[in-house]
Amino acid sequence: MRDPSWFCRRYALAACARNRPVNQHSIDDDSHDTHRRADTSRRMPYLKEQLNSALLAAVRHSSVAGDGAAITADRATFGPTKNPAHGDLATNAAMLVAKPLGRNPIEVAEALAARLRSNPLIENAEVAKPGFVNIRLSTHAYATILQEIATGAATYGNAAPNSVGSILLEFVSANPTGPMHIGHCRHAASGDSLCRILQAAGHKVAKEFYINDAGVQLEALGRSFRFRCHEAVGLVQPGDVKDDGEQITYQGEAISYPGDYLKEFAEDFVANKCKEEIGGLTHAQFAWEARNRNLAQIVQDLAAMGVAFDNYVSEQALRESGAVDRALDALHKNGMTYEKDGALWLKTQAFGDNEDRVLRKQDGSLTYMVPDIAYHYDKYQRHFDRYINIFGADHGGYPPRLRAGIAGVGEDEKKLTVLLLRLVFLIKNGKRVKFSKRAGNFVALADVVEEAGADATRWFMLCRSIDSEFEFDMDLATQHSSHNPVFKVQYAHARICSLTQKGLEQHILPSTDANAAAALLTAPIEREMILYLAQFPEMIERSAKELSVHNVPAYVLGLADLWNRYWTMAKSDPSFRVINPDNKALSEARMLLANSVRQTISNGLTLMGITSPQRMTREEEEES
RNA sequence: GUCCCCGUAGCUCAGUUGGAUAGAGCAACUGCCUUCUAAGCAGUAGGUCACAGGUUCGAAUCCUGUCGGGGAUGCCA
Repeated sequence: MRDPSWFCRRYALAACARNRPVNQHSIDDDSHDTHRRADTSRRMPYLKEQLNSALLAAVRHSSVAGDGAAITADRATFGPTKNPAHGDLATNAAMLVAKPLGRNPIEVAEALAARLRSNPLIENAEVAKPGFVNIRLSTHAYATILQEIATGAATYGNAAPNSVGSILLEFVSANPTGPMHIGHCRHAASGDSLCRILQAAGHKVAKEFYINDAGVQLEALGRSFRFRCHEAVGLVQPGDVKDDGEQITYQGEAISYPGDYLKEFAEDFVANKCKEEIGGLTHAQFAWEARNRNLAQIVQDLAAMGVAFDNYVSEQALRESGAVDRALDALHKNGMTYEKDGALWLKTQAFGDNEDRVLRKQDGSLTYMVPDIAYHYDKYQRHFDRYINIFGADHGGYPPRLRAGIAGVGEDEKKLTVLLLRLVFLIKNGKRVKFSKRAGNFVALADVVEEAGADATRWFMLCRSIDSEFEFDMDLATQHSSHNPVFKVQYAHARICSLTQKGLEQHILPSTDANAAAALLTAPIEREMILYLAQFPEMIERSAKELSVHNVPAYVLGLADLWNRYWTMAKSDPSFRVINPDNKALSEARMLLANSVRQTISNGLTLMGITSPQRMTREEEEES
């Protein structure tokens, strides 16, 4: 039995269930400085960064642009081309600078191209119609990409650890009043993956779960659990219980949480206790017992999908520490409050709210906002550079109030970013599954994970932009033997592992000479793949910047597609086989490419918290 | 009423912060397993990017307006 105080300890470090990268720091250490550390030099810039620097230099130094080139580093970049005729990469930089300079874009492009041609990474640079500069990369550039992946291995695509800024990421924070549902599932997958992405992008991130274990909600939980325990030991008298179909009451008290899970907890709880012992317990004791059991279940469910938090912060503990009073004092001191109609108000209108909000009601009790402000005050006192919260979209009215509260206690509310995650619907047998809490037929997170598996669940939860609702298709997610994107990607990975094994047997190892290998990897599909691999770091960077998670599955699926296409080409044309006994040098070069693809797929899956299996067999088909 | 999000293939959704011929998955149709894993691949079909204006070399993307869907606007949490 778990120590009930376990969750009450603030900042208790949770056991980490799975391969969580980078984040080895302790929250309480003194290293969360607010300035950037200049240790990005520990890593060579990725190819694309080198090219973009060269482009920026060309823009700055070419005489056409002059000193005052009105262009930022962000905008002068190379992007992929859709049409192979346009080369490997293209930039629109000339068109961007031509306008403010009043110059002809073609002329500017010519000047840029001339300068870029001297770069050893660039084979050729050409100017196209409106003012594009299309470049073709040198063999050396391709070698550079392969070398970056071989050197970086599991860290390929990552920025230098802890090189950017620290972030406190709060998500899920499910109420400890019952099991988590499918909506929490999306929150858990998105938050955990966002954490991995931010870490990969060089941030120091702590994942935090806020436990709403105080106030009226907990009291309601206590009443419900008390009823179930009384029921379990036979303390319920006839006439104590009323059920009108809408609402159950026990001894005149509403039972807000009628779900079966409390019955199960109650039976377990009373097992070794006598009737008198149960009858002597207070509401608060029942509440805390139920809270601990619900929380343990939540942690267990999260663990089943591979999600663990660095900190669990208890609202109750926060209240006991006096944090709520301190927050209120700070709000008063900063003149953010006023009395009206017998209540205490917070000036939230300055932060986009329609009207000011009440902090303390006429009856003297506090609204839920106050502890939340206190909690964020507490967060800020831990001195992170940024604070990110993932809330459900139904909390859309909340961020302005929170901002007002944060500013009100004297902190910088601009450091807070709130992501509103939209709803998820479960599709089963082609139809939306409706759920209602009252009927108890809501879709439990644990059931989804059990049925679809953690990998497939996470994949689908991540593959949509957080601003859009999406339908989780259980019929598709559980298809192990058909066209299921997550298995397709894992399959590509497993295939390469199998190939690597085959290579070992025949003494074909990945080439260690990237330049020699790149010179042999000249087929269009091979070049396309290497180019695609080079986009991995920028994909991470962009995802971190936009705080989005759905680019990762899209990227990794695209890579798997490329590999599968390459693989199948060898069916009709054996010269495309990786292992070619007649040409050891080519075999080793292709093995290097194969390993680069495998590594990058694996790194991408890791960002999603999805496993990269070494083997996949079709035996599962026989189960059904 | 005000604010936010969404509207793109039959369905679910991407679209790299304004770029060249708008994509993926699923569903449909046609092919491909003697040889490194067919959970794969190739091909076909599928579109007035809700609508109307505007900004410019160039708009699915930015601005304005309209229509449609969802959410937020409690002295609830």
